[in-house]
Amino acid sequence: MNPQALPPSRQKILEAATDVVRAKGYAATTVDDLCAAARVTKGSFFHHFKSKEEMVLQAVAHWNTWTDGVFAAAPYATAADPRDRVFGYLDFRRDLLDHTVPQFTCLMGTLVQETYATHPDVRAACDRGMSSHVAVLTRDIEAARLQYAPDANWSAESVGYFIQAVLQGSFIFAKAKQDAEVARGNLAHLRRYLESLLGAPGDVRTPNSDRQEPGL
Amino acid sequence: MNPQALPPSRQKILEAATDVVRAKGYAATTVDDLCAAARVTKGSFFHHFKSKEEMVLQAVAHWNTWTDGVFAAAPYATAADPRDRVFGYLDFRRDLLDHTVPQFTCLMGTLVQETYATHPDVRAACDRGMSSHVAVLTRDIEAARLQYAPDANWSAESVGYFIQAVLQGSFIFAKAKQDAEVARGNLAHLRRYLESLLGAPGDVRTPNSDRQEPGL
DNA sequence: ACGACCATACCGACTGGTTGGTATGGTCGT
DNA sequence: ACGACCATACCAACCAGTCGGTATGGTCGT
Repeated sequence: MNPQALPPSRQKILEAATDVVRAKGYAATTVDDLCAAARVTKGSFFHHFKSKEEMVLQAVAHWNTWTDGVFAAAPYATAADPRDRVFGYLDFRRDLLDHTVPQFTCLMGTLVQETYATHPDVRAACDRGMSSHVAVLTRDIEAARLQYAPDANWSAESVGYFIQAVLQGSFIFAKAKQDAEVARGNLAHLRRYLESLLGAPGDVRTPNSDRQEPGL
Repeated sequence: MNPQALPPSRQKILEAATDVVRAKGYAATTVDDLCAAARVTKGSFFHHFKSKEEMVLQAVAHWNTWTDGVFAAAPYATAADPRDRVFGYLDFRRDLLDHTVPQFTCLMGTLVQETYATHPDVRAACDRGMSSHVAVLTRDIEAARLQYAPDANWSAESVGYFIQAVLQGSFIFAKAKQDAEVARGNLAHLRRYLESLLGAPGDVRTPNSDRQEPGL
């Protein structure tokens, strides 16, 4: 039918990998775990992927196209005002916290922690993936900055990374506490901070966006 | 001599564990890795610890007493003004970023990511450790709040967690990029935010610390 | 002072189960 | 009949943990 549809086994393996790896980590996830979760045999696994590592690299790619789609299709993405898109993104992430911990956490944040020193290709893939997500966010932040804080001494990109760091750090606490409450509190602080940089959505102009600060 | 000194092998294993686990993660670290790094034999390892997991629990405890000591002995800890202690903490963490990635990252943040779903005791130990570190920080934040932002509608504890989340998230980016620049930028944003909550160190009173915000 | 006794620390070969990966053969659409 | 896809059996390497044993030093009865 669809010529670019992945073979079903391949697809199922990649999807199972995002769930299992986020729950158990990369090293602790065995190929048999994956096969069981995807209801696929080992022969099928190694037919589609020449190694566990190659599979996880493709899982990262698969994850990125999937999340890109989710955020692109989210309601906030079509807001006319870039500042509304930035705050819409924050609210969207906040609402995601209503799901279970393994569902709202980030595959790449989990992966990179345990592979950065031992699996260079995985590390690089996570770096690229996270940075490109920041880049998407940065475009909206930059547009909002030009409109609402043109003299600001902070860069849109540094704010993009800051937002992602708060999210990643919040995931760690959500895992530690098995509860998203801390993450919600963190997103509230983050929102308050962005309001101090860009003004709250609806404000005509923004306050203290030009406080002195060494270059970011 | 010292009756409570740990046997040297035990000590060496715990210290090796903090380094090796932070670099490779828990699951990927083998007992043989640890023994090699600590220059100890396997027999010795299992003489002191009845399992790998029991060892890592003790490594977390060891880590916590060690870091508690480091922060308690840091110069900022004796500042009279609590707000100076809070900003001193931030600067101290920023300066730590001059070391290598495996040196400034957090054992518990690394551990909890990959064990939260599979090793409940490890997860709980990390939760306790991180929360108690937040509690120490929270005391200074609360004192500073009473003095500089008594009407604030944010809780000191939520700010303590926010600070830690920014740090943990920054570590993830430092690992992904093998570089601490993003982390430095994040700490600069974090400082700017805390200045908006408490006023900059030296200010007599603080500005917008009472903006409306749902309870944290 | 001295030997019997014992606790602690340490050693490294070994084991049984697990793991990533392979070999080989079957099925099914075209 | 051919290749993409999938299944089963299998393997060698590796892993956490075990076990029998040595070294050292302290205690205590005599």
